Amino acid sequence: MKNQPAEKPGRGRPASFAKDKLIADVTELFWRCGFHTLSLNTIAQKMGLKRSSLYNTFKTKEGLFTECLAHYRAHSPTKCLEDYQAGQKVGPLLHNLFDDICTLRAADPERRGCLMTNTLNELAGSKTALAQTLKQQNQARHQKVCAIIEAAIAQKELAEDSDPAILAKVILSFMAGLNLHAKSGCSQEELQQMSTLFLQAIGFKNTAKSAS
Amino acid sequence: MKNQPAEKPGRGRPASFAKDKLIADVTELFWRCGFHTLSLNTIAQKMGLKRSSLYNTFKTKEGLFTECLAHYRAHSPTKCLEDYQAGQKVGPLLHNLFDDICTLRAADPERRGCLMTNTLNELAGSKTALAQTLKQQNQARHQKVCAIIEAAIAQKELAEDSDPAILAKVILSFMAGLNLHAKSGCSQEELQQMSTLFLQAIGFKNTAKSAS
DNA sequence: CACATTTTGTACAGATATGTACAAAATGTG
DNA sequence: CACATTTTGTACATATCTGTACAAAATGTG
Repeated sequence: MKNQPAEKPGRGRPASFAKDKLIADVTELFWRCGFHTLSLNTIAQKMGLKRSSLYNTFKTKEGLFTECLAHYRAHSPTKCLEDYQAGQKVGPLLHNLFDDICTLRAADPERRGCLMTNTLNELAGSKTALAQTLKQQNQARHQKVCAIIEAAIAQKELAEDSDPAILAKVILSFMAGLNLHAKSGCSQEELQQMSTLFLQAIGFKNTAKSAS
Repeated sequence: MKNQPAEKPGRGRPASFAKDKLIADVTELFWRCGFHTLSLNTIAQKMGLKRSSLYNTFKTKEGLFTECLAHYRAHSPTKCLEDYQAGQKVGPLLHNLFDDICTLRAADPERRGCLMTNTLNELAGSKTALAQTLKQQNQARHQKVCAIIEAAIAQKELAEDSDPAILAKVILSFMAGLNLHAKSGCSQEELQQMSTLFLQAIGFKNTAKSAS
């Protein structure tokens, strides 16, 4: 009715929504309600359209959620892990990363935590394709953190006898727990004190913060 | 039909199940499937009885789950936190606790993680009475860990400038993440290496393990 | 304007959920 | 045995879910 599709003209009847904006909006809903709890009925209602439009565009509920998850990942604070470049200092990177997480999670008035962590927790026991995808993405992230820790060791930021694989898992474990605490209503100050204490404990001294 | 109620004779028709055993069995189901995913229909089927019996005994689904949660807590490895007594050494306590968690979680062939953490994650965004209860129990546990950390400081196991409240949250965060990692399929060895590394990092050296 | 194409709106199919109502069955008691 | 009491089994009410089928509406194109 009112949304501008903002896409190429196309041949048939134009869609009443812009796909990108729809995905962004639906991501917020999934983030708030979780995968199972949020129904396509509710989505269609809140977005002002019919279920058939969603099925027509995304085929299934998992299809829609998969696109939302991709959108979330592209805007997640942990994107800096994927963008890591050789030679970059790891300590400041992690301090900035956790700083961002704390700020974002506390700034969310609904305290939704992290969508990926939430969904992984919700679907870890399931054997659906979506659950498989999530586990793979999580494992890929562990690989990335692992490589970053190895770089930190090579750059003498960490002791040589550190175990990169285990330390990476410890970091991701704490990160998951931090997100859960954010859901439970911790203040930003508490979250940041937790992060600082943790990073110092595992050997990353609190260096001067550099913007971004 | 075949179950022995094992309760006092009572006046009317005897129940076909023993309530305690039923709760223990249903706890396993909730643990496997989660609160929302597991329906009373499925429960009744797998337990070999009718839904009406469950409603008659527990009033609502939340009522049944609440009793299951109490049963779970009473048998959780974190019960040692509630049983803490003044003077007890905190380092060995935590090392044993995390040891137990790793052993239990890895021994579970279904990798269900921790029922409390799972459910807290599932219901944190909800405003139901059950969600409230869970948050309160979680906060109570934080208070308990906080007191234990204070004891550790008083006993010189930790430095005097440690912040008990924050350190307690860091420990519980890592613990939550550890349980999530157990769900994702970490081996027992990895889980234990993670725990050892974490506890040493926050200042609890690996002392000789004492049974229980 | 006629036509192909795409989205939309509506209806239906098939399953499932929680909760309630009530007769039938199974016990202890007087 | 008659009765109160409790559980059980069945049926019902109400609501929800995902997914599909298909006509009606809205566009670009020849």
